[in-house]
Amino acid sequence: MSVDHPIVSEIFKGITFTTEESLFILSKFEKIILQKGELLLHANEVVYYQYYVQQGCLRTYSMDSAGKEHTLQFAISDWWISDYTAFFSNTTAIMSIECIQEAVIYKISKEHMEQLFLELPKIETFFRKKMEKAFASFQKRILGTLSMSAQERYNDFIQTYPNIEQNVKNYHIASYLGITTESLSRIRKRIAKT
Amino acid sequence: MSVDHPIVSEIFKGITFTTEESLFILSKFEKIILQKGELLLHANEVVYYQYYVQQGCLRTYSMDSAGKEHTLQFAISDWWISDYTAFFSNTTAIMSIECIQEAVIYKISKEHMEQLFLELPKIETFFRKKMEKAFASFQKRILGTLSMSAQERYNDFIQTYPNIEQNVKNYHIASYLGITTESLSRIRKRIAKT
DNA sequence: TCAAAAAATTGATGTAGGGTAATAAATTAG
DNA sequence: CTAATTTATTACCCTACATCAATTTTTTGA
Repeated sequence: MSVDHPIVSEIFKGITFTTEESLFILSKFEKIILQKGELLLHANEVVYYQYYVQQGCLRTYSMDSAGKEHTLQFAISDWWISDYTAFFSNTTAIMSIECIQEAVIYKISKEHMEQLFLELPKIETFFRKKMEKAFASFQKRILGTLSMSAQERYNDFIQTYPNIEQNVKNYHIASYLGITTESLSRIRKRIAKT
Repeated sequence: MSVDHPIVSEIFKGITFTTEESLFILSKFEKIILQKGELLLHANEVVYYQYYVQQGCLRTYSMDSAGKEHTLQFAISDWWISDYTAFFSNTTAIMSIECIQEAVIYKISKEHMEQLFLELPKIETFFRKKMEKAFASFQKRILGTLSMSAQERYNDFIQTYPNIEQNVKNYHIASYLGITTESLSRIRKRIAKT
């Protein structure tokens, strides 16, 4: 038990570490406080870190050639966030990460992750399982965009992520759903009438 | 070197195994031959396996409430395929997998995978990296549906997957892009004029 | 607490892609 | 090699969502 470092057992909930292991893990992370509006990651920069969100709310978005923003993902308490495409392949980010609500973040570099994987295979297993879940939810999202109308996707979103809905602006939700704010507004009106 | 079991080094390209390891791995897989039109996996069944495609072409699709099919993914030589949401979480499939071109498949169960992971950590690493790539490509696809028109997505598809395009019908591509065959036909006509 | 800025709504109109149906082209099977 | 079937194309009209342009509502900060 490592009562000493509650953040480690918070991040890796479900895994038990010795005090030494816990200290070792802790040494690989760095804490960051972000204010609303600040960017955690800028498009076109090389991505060295992935980020554990302890508190607050962030979003990953990219800008298309027409200058329009598209929200790929939100992250609230206990979620991980990064530009994973860039992080995994050591390339530059195509996305930026913006803080939407004041946040407490723990970042870890790819090198430190690899060290953890080597020393503590259970951490690699932990991340593999995280990946599996994230993969499944992306798959669900793709199927959603293929088969559902904007209104259905909106309903699905607020049911699936009630905690996120409270934290974000409607125009963020619209850019996540792939519609305009105006369309979302009309959808909300239609739903309210029912 | 395990010249004895070329399929093992084909599946796990880049990893070196002893002959014992190679035999051990081989024992976990089972070969399947599929004819065009056959289903490898049926919606509503529990998913015990994931499948390595040595040859041929398959697609994962789901049926929406209106009875329309949506293609989530294609798989050709050297790709893995399954209903991963169901496979990872031990639930029933929402998707089916159909053979599009006569295929040679090697299947492995989740239990066997876990055994491999325990015995050979490098296999777990291999799959973690596969997941990372798949994750990144799904992310790219979501961004694509958010930011590109059907025509742009079609162009992107044929450029990114020229080997797949040759194997599949246009209506499969349409259901992958989230449009009707009629719309795809119009898009192709427009492109041909240029 | 109130002005300024940000966010959301509404209306009018435009457009990409959908639905239906008929036809043409390509593939398959006998 | 031809008939049957599957796949792709085209034409016509329709709908979901976009775009543009005002407002209105909510939030923010001095």
